[in-house]
Amino acid sequence: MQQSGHLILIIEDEQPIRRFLRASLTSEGYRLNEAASGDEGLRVAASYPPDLVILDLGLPDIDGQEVLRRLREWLTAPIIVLTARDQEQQKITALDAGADDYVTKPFAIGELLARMRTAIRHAQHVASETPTVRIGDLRFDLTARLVFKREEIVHFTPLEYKLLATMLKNSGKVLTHHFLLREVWGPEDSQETHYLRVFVASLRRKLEDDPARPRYVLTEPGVGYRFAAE
Amino acid sequence: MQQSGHLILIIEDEQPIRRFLRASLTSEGYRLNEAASGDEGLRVAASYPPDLVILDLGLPDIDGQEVLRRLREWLTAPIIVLTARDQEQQKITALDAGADDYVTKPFAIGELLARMRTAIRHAQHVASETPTVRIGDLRFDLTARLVFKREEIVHFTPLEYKLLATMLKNSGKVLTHHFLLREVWGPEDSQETHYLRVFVASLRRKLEDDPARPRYVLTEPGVGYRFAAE
DNA sequence: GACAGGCATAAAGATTTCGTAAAGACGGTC
DNA sequence: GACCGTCTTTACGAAATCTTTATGCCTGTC
Repeated sequence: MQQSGHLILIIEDEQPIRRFLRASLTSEGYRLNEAASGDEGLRVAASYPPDLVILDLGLPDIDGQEVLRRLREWLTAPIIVLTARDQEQQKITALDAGADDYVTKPFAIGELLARMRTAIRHAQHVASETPTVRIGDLRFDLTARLVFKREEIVHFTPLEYKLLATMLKNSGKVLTHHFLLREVWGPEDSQETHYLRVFVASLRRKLEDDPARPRYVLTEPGVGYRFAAE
Repeated sequence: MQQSGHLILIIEDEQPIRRFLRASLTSEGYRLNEAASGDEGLRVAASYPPDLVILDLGLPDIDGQEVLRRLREWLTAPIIVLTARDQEQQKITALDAGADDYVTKPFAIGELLARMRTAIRHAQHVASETPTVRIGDLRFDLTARLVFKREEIVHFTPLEYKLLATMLKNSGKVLTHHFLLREVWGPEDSQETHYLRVFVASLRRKLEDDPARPRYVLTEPGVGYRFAAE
């Protein structure tokens, strides 16, 4: 009655449950879309992107888990799955595949509504900011471990990324060869400065416009390297 | 009730514990963010960088240790991990991976609060500890090994910097040739006073407005040099 | 005013460090 | 077992730094 009119997609094959949810959610002020099968759910989600999905894992056509995976390929809205009480393993797999929360059938409508509110609130928060660090024309998404240059994704090997992350975490400071080697390669190889030289070279090849005249990965001759502060 | 309103992130899958922590911490005046899974924790941490993280190592989705590692790739705030009593090895691994402290479940809230206070106090201490020294229009950032003149970065070679740092550490005092040579070049070359002349010249060229009429690096004829006190 | 000693500065070797490409070794995958 | 991506190792030209040498300046003394 008071709600913001968020669009909820219900993917549920049992008609009684759908009817029950329809009554409860519309009276809370949500807008609704309903799908009676996984296939239909995917189509509807694509046509009318929902703010939240309620997905029953026990669907007749394709596996509920499969629907979940296919949704998560592009949908960032929260997904709450409904599971039968005796399907413990299912909900773990579902959370793994990107579900945000679960409710066990039979459920109290109050609990479901509460979880919906939390999920939507969270989604809005998380969506409001892309948690990224920007330096020049570079953008770092720390949680996803992605690096963009002029909004184009740049690929790094594990060690390259570790070195870059270490420099970024201490950006602005001069970092000695010894420190970087110890952080990235471990205490054993802290003398092998030639490792650094070849990896710094690859970082530059990928990050800099002119690797010979670096803007980000700067060398401090005789001491180490420094990542440009901003 | 008295607190500074530090933002705490709780990553904990068990709802009862979350509820318990929520009650205790908000009544202490902390602000809270909660995440019920590691994945969510990482997202929330990135969106709302916390002042402290409480991380349960026994999470359902990704391994708690993995969450810890991924957080530490970029987050500098203190992390306190919660471990089960019989998981001795876990907490050692966690501390190794960058956790700041641990609390064993079941825990007394008083102990947790005390450890939180310590961790936050320590973190602030370290953060505020940017030991920059200002002398005239110069600024020395010792941890970053950077020197600025009128907020413009000035580059020094290893020996130049070592000499400058030695003079700065003893600024105001008259330092003999012998002393400076021994500190910078070692006991072997403590007679080679011409080294000093050459390097003092480069320091002046980089630091002084008029190298012929130095303001910072002063000559004490027949004795040595002195770095201006302030 | 000539001279000596200490100092400042520039510039030419000598030495070390750095950047880069490319080859070899390694590990996982199909 | 061949392939791919990654890491390690090697080699060499380029760059930066350190050492050495040379020259000139300033000050004070005789």
